Amino acid sequence: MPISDQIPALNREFIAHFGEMGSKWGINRTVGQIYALIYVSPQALNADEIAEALEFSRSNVSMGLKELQAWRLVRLRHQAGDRREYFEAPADVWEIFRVLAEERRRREIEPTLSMLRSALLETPTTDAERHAQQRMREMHDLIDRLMTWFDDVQKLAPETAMQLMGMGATVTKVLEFKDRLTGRSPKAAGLGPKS
Amino acid sequence: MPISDQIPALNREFIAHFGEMGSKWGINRTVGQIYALIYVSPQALNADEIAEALEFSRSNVSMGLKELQAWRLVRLRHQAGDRREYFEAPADVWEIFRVLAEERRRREIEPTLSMLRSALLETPTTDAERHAQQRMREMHDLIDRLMTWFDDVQKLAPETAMQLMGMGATVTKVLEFKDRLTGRSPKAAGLGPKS
DNA sequence: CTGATGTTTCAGTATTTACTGAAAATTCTT
DNA sequence: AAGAATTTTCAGTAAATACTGAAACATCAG
Repeated sequence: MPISDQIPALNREFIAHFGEMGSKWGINRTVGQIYALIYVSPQALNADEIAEALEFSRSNVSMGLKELQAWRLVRLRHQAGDRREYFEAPADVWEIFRVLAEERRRREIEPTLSMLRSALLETPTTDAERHAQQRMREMHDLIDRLMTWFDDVQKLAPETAMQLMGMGATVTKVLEFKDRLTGRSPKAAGLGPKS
Repeated sequence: MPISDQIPALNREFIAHFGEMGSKWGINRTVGQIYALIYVSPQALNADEIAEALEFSRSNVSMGLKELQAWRLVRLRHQAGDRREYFEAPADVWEIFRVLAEERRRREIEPTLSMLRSALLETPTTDAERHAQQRMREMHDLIDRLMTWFDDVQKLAPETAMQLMGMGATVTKVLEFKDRLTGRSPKAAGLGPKS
């Protein structure tokens, strides 16, 4: 029974959207749809159910699930008295975000960071190389800073992190408090002398 | 004259890496290499110089530059007494990050947010739809929150934002100050009543 | 151990995406 | 306006990626 016959209209749109966005997100269309289907499903699904609902070949579903597991976006679960493997998405969206961010970092950022690190160890011999290395250092330092900071936020419990988000527009105010406490004026933060 | 003859070894590695990562970042190999070349170049480059250095066809470079301009990662500049268009990357890495984040948001997040918004306006008719809609709401709310918060950080001047990053591990401490000032206990933050 | 059930691999094919060269369009100079 | 310099478009081709069906592999029950 194809997707259009058993999946509610609301879910269908969601699944189709994830399929279309897939390529922009660095996963392919079918993987995106499989994830979307699992994400909105009230219970865990097995590979055959997915293949039938989405009208994909069984092997395509198998590969898609393998990729989603590599991304740690779905988790495997067994049901009593059933040999088949069932898949579900974590219930906590914050955890999903955290995992996604971690994986993207590992795949899309760390390799670049390590390439930059080794480039910075080289001794430049020409002006061109000196300039290039300086640019690489700037890129490295920014990424490194962002990652360190992100690590810290990521270590927070979900509620605390959510609270940090929830602070919204007050973020500058918080900085002012921090400035006050460390004895700096907000405008000269990080530059001026302690007063 | 091909890349290997005129580009220093240091730069070559950088360019090659950007080519390889390109696909993971949602741009293609040649676009990645063109950007890398421009990024480390001490002066603005024209399309012919790029095509020659990287050994790409002139039309490929033209398309690549068009895409980089659409991403706002390179800017066009004219040199006195020369009709050709020269391209350069912004000097400030923080600005590069800001632009990149903005574009990714616009392309990869906003469409989903708006799909979710319209899905949340529907009235679910079955239990399945009700559950799915609830999941969509959770996703929507998280993304919305992250975006609002990111907006706020993005509005900060580079130094202030950098300072926020630099705070690193002190982020929880800042939250405690905020709690103190708003009269909440850290543990019950966002949930308990004001005391 | 054997057969039943379920999952993965993989070679071949289809589809999508990237790249090129040639032609068209645009912009500037005289 | 003619012509030179430069950029863009686009149809065709090449390359990469995704998808399928069939076969191999694995696991479990009896």
